[in-house]
Amino acid sequence: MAENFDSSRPIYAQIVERMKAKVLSGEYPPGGALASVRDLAQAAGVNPNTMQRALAQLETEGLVRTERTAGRFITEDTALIDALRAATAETMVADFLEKMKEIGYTPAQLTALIEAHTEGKA
Amino acid sequence: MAENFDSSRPIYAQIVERMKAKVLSGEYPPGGALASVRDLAQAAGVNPNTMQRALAQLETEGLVRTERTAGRFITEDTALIDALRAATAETMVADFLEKMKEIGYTPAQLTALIEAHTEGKA
Amino acid sequence: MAENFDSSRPIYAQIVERMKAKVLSGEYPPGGALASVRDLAQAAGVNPNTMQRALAQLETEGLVRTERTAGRFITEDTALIDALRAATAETMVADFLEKMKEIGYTPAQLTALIEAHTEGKA
Amino acid sequence: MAENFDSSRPIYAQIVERMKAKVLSGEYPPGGALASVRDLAQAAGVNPNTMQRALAQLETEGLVRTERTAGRFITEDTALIDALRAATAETMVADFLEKMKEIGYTPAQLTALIEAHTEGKA
DNA sequence: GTGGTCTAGACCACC
DNA sequence: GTGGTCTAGACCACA
Repeated sequence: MAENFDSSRPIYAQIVERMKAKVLSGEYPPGGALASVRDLAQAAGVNPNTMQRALAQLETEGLVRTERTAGRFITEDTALIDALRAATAETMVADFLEKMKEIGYTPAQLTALIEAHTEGKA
Repeated sequence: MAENFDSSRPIYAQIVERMKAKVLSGEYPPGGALASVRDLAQAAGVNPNTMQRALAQLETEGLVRTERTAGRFITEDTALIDALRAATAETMVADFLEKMKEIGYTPAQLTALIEAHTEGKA
Repeated sequence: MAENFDSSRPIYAQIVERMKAKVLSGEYPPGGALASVRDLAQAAGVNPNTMQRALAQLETEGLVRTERTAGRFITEDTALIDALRAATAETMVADFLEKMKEIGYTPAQLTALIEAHTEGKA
Repeated sequence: MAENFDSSRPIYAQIVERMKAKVLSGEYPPGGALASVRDLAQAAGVNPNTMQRALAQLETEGLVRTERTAGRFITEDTALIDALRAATAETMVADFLEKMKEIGYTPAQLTALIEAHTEGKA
């Protein structure tokens, strides 16, 4: 059940990114319990230390709370989650527009491209 | 005159990215001459070896051509440039939409966000 | 009625610390009776085993005495209490001054800081 | 040359604390270079991974900057250092006064104790 | 059972 | 040479 990781970036960082997305999207509901480090590590096909590192980072960001012997839980602070989702989206949009502009795309061309994609999946 | 680099990613890769963007946007016109490795390195504030590596990669991708005695030139193959720009844009758009979807944004919300950004700068 | 505990330190140790402070300050008077382990645990919002461990340590230090049938009592040895309070204060002051010195505060600066605090609350 | 560590607290946390104190006191001057991870680890008598963890934390706090292949450097942001020193001192003083109050010391008694100490060393 | 820490050692990219 | 990452495995305290 090992997940796919891009070897050009640290595995722990990719795990952080994916788990963060799950929290922001609600797939991991606020207050919900996480599986144990060992289980999560096995599910992802990585060493428990690697998974622990990812979880530690999520904790420093406030998305995850650790209870010494009971396990880890998603934060119940929905305001934090919402704020982070908005900030993340904002950054992504700004970066995306910036990069597209750098390779010579105008906003009009962009809109066309995006519509082509979203309609294709609709 | 040293540029800003993100220390979490290889410098040479960041240079490749920036130069590639300049070619794709036309800021570096097809067939145009590039400055010497030494000058480019000094301008970017990096080790010449690092700049050399970046240029080598651009050459591998066909965007830059080396002429033994005359120096380096941007490719004149505008078809290649256009194809690469389209492919790059395609990948960026797909990745962007995928990531936004992962954190729970619907296409409609996305459109609104993007419009807010492009209008704000227009 | 669960108290607040710092999850980075053992809960039982934090309970010991707080109860010890109450004995040293006289909030728990010498010879006074303690509530049952179960009640204390419930009041603190911890597992009875955890409270038991805290009380055992207090007993080891001589601050608490257990009478088989009647329950637990604060020691009546006021000399012990006074000595412990003095020793604790001594250690705290020494540690505090040492730490402040390590981050570059002179005794004079210290005095000013402390006065600012005590006056502010006075 | 192994340093002394308190086995009741994580070694990496104690290293963080000591290095932070050295930065705040100026023993590690702003902009100064740090020894390599391996050397620092050897000097402290710990595993390089442990030292790296401590340095990583100092970096997240902004006190240390890492340059990919050149090594680590103390931040040159003296404003940050000063602010952190003031904040640290503030916290220490508040905690200290709070704890002393909890074990029954009045501000007056405190002042006497501190003066006894500082005079003793003067 | 849980999370946390530490060691040892290997491998890698970068410059 | 530098820092960074990952694995493997052990040990511990806590509840």
